[in-house]
Amino acid sequence: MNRNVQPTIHDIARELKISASTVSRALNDNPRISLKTREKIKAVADSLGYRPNTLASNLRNKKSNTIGIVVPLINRHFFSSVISGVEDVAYKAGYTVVIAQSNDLAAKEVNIVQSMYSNRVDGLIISIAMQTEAFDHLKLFSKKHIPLAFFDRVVSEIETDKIVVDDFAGAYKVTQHLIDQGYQRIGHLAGPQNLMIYLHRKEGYLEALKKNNIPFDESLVLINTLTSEDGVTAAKQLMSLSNPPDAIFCGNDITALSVMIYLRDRGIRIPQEVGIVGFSNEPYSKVVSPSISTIAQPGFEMGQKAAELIIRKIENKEKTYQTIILPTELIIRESSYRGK
Amino acid sequence: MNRNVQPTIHDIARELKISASTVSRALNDNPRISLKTREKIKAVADSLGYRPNTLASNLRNKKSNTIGIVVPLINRHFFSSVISGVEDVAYKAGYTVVIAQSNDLAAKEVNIVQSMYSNRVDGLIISIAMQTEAFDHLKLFSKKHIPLAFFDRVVSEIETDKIVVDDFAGAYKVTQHLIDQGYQRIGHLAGPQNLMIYLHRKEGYLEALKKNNIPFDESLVLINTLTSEDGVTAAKQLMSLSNPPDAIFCGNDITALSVMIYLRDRGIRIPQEVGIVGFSNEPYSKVVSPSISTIAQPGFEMGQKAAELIIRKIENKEKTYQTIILPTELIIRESSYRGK
DNA sequence: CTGAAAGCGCTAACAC
DNA sequence: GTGTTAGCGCTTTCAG
Repeated sequence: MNRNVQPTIHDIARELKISASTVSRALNDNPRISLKTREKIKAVADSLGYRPNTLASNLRNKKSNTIGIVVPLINRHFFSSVISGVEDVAYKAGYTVVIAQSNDLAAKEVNIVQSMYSNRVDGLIISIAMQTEAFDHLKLFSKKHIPLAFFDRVVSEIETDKIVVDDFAGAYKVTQHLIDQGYQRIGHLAGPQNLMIYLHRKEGYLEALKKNNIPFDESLVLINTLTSEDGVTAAKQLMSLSNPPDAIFCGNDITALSVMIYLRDRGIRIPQEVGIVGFSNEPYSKVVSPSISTIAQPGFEMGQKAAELIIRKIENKEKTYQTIILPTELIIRESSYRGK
Repeated sequence: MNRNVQPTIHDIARELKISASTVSRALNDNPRISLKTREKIKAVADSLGYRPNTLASNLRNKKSNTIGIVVPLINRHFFSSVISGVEDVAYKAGYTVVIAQSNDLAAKEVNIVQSMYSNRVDGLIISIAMQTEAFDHLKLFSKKHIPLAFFDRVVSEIETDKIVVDDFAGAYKVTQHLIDQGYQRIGHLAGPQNLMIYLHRKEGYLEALKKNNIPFDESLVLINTLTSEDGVTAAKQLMSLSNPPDAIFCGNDITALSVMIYLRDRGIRIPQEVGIVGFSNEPYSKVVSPSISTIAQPGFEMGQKAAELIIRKIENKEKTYQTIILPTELIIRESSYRGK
């Protein structure tokens, strides 16, 4: 009844009265084994329902054929797109993808990364958690020369492959667009400034103001964690200023949406009275009313690039690190278009 | 320079002039080792930067501590929610989650599943691809007594754990709601009928019609693969009938959205002239205008339940299979509410 | 072209 | 409480 004992190469060998090494070679299509025996062996393997034990082969080869990917939240369009891109490339190259989410918790991230290390992933692709501020768990990988790639939320003090979008340019484009549309007092909801992406977005915003000779008003820039609730709180605060903004550049689409709904519910007309732009191009930004202008980030492509880079490193086809900056695209929709 | 040689228990043993088995035991907190030596060993392990090689331990223990999950598309809110739920429970129980997407391709699904088998996952959670019609790759798991759980798109001919929502009841609720709102000719966009979920949705729809003595008109039911494009094609076809429907129950939110946009662009008022309901409660259905009525499926909970069931099986705490039917919730929004 | 033997890193039965 | 030994299933050097 014990059908869950899985046949090994030895079972095949015994069946054919040959050695296990011959079986192993045959199964791996080693040309040193005659075609005839190869076929015979494969036939027996099939008939026994043999499936190679990757675990054993990995141990022996000191290679797991596995790539780890860690994201803050799987369940977010941008990140699941990246995962999808990684999976696409990795699968075609014969790698298994192990995913985990940090829930944006530094402690969980450390745990996950260590467990991936223990599982001997051949490479790790990661977008760090919001509050991660110590990087020993990641330095472990670079120290041991296990390929490591960052995407989106990168760590500047670790030298390795990085895939990011041009947040600075994206934010600049957003701000310039708002100015072109005639908005005068442009607010900004920024994310945690220890994360480069949010820092760069703020800098792009500031630079655009400067280039257009618009004085910077500190009270118009709010820094928070960019949740839906943060959006509402921020909107409240901004609109209660004695001199409220006439446009808000939100650090992501989540807050753009909650800000918009908050304003809409208070009878403030968008884009006539207040213009809104988000960041990330979440699927819903296109279909809400008014539709939200935003910056499109090529998530799937980022995942593909990250996987390509890391596989090249794993397979030793590449030594030098690179930072790939993918372009963003400003998508102008109703929430910021006044017809100019 | 060779810093990427990773220390093993033997290195620790040599350092302390003790045996590897003692080290192994100490690291696993075996009470047979005195607390003092345990601590000494752990200290040395730390100082050497030792990290256990899970691969080796897995091979030895014939257990990978890994759960595989296969979904049609990672990048879809419902599925990424389920993954998130699986990950949540699995992580807490000390399991690693390996994910893969079939892209709704039967061939890729077979590949993935076999590779997961080769990787000796301890259990597999899967929602099958749309066109999967042969199930040998899955029977392999049940034959070998490797825990297998289906969610959402289940295979009825394989007896194992299943987690589904009550599609029949959900569809019934939708249809009854439309009838209550005064709609008379209710159309239905159905998915492939080899998938139980779509079959049940259609049956729920038919049952509600019957209960309300509404004659079934075959021309109002269209079967396709429920993509965005399918929605448009179907809407075109339905509205060009000599006697077009005044409400459409769409098999998912994707088609509900594309149908709605198609009708809206043609000046057909929703919900006044035509009512629309979707299925799944994708995030955008709430924020689009008009907002789309739909059925909420508890994706995260399904993932949790699936993980719990499979872990109980893996750890032999449970022998019998069960089918868990989670309730759905009808969410009435603008697209089908005429104030009745 | 094929076989024998060693070993990847860890665990556990068995000894003392 | 600790050591010895064998072995998980596979690959690969070396020998012939």
